Amino acid sequence: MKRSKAAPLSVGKRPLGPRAVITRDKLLQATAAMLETGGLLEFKVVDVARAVGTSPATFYQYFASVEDAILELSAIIADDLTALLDVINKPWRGSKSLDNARQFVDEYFRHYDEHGAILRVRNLSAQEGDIRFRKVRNDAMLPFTKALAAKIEESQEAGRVVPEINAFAGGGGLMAMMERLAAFRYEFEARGVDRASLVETTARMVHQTVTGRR
Amino acid sequence: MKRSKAAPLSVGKRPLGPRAVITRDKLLQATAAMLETGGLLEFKVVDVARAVGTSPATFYQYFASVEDAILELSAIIADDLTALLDVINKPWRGSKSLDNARQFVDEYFRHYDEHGAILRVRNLSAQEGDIRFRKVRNDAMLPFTKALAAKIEESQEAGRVVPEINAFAGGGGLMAMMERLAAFRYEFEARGVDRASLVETTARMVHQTVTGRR
DNA sequence: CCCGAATCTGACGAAACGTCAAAACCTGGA
DNA sequence: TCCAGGTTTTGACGTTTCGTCAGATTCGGG
Repeated sequence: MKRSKAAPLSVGKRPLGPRAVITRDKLLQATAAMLETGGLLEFKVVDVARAVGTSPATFYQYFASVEDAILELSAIIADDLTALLDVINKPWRGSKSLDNARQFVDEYFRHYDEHGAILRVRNLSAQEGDIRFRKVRNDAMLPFTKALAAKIEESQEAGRVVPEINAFAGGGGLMAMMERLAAFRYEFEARGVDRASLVETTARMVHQTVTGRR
Repeated sequence: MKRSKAAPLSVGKRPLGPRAVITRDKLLQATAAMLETGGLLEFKVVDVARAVGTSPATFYQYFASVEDAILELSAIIADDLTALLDVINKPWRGSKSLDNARQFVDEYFRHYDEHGAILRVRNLSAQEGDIRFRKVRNDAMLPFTKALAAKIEESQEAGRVVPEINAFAGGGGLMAMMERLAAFRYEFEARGVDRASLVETTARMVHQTVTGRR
């Protein structure tokens, strides 16, 4: 059981003044940094406050809970990915299609490198059933899943992919694979599979599933 | 910074007596149950103690920290999966190979359904860099990754899979995909993709990647 | 330089952590 | 049956973090 109400954002609904915006932003940044450094279980709002040179009370001034702050960070970083949708939506024809897949995977890996700590917490919370995190994750992932599914359907209509595959599940599976490989990239590197090789392999699996071609 | 030393398991190294073993086990069970119910962030050892009808001090008698308890749970549930290795190591020939893939995926999904809460924490901690969790995860996953990789290599030698694919990365990618799809199964069901359909699609993607055949 | 609004924080009660010495509990032998 | 010795549990405690609130501080416009 946890006390929790909406962050006041000052009294009533008054929008934040400039000073407040800066403080709030610093707190968000520090929260992200803190997550990168230590794990979720070691996370202390006292530390975040200290890092910003402010007091815990200030943190709670702007966020009702740690989760809320991370939720907001999750929403923010989602923007970092939207440009990538164009890559999928290009036509995947001929020899260009493999390049598309490569670019797609490569960009996604970069995204994860940059925001892994937040994405991990987002995904954990989503899996644990927190509806707000599920929504923010879906908002980020669904467009990709759908775009890939649409491509898969095209290939099915052209007879290159068997109809037993559910296009939506296929798209989701590819996203799943990428997300996970990005997350465990270091395990692979420890075993001699470097980034380029991982990207190439992943890209080919995506390409194969999407186009039905080798 | 966190105080943390090995759980005493009573004084010195004396093995636990029968009563202690039971208590310890109850605590582990309750920990697992607690993780299923609420999220990691809501986890309180007080609750676990209460559930077992004992006191927090007793918990710390047997586990140096919550992580330690979850780590042990992670190691325990790994056994639940070992039988599945046989399925991969069977020959994947002809029409049987798709059945193998189906069985493999189906079993893995079951495993996740049963132990999802623990696996989530294990994976988060592993990704956050905790070396003990990385090890326990690797011990569980690596045999599968390697077995799949070996199959992929066979297919490469037979010329059915392109050599640009790194077999190990391919195996890891497949494991990644399964793990993730299992984790987000409910998102798919909410969108009309039922379990059977998800299994079928996943199995076909595995099959395709492993054998190079449709 | 003063005032009111905006922002911040000291101080606090509640809750959880993690430790330890002592209490409670066995069990087997007299 | 009772006792001794080891085993297991826990009450009680100092510490840390949480989350709140009233009041202090800061700031910009007049």
